[in-house]
Amino acid sequence: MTAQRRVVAEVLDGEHVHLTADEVLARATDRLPEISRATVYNTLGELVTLGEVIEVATDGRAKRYDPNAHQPHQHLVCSGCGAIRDVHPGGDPLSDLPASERFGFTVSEAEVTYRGLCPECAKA
Amino acid sequence: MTAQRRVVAEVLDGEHVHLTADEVLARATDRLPEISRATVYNTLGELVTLGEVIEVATDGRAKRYDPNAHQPHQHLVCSGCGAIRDVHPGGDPLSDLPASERFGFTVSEAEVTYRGLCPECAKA
DNA sequence: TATTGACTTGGACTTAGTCCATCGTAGGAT
DNA sequence: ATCCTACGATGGACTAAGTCCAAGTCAATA
Repeated sequence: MTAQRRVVAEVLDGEHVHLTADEVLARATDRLPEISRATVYNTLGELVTLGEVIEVATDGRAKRYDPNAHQPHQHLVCSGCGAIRDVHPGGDPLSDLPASERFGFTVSEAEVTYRGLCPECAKA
Repeated sequence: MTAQRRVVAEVLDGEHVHLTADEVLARATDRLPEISRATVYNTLGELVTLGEVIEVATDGRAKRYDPNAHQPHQHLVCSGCGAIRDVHPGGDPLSDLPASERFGFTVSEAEVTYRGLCPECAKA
């Protein structure tokens, strides 16, 4: 555990954080100016491998890193401003996929993204 | 309707096609060698706006373009080789999100990606 | 002290996509 | 038939996001 890794982990601390790698780098640089981009990517990759952080690709742009990895949840994304909320729907989406629709795959995960407009963007 | 647009539309014809923009460009170039990258992106963008084609971001890499836009469906992706299948789960995922989890959003869409291993990759 | 090995660094590189000035062409006006 | 105009196409430059790599640093061990 080096200073760099600690800083990256600290930056990602919190309940409803969905930062891009560049945002993580910016916040990490505030605390440890000499940290490099490569180290941020390396550390994020390790955290993902360890299962401490989840990679979320909500928009086809930069990936976001979600430290809320131990509580299963899905994401609600505003199509207007890109705001992201964690949500906890009822029911397991995996059970909605019947065996006849699995084509022999070993299905292990269902990722759900709800899209819509947040209250601010719905007004405008 | 120009020759270029027709070629892009032809390339995307089919039921279970999930091509990246570069793949569309490559196939289009086979038929019309002087077509440019910008035209492919422009045309894909128009098809998406028209609702004829759906943009799918299954992997955080290149977006894929799915012409099966008129039949609601979800995607099953192999974590090993990236293969994509269209699937039609039972039940509407939107109805799994209770009002208490909507945070005032106007939710209009739910995008589900199932992940797992295809038969080939599960063997290896 | 010297060696080892893991981690970090900065910069070059790659991929995916966008932007823009210019060019070509089809269709309408004269 | 010729000229105009406007839209679409072109290619090249540019940006964003991410990866790769050779070299440097540092701490623990022999």
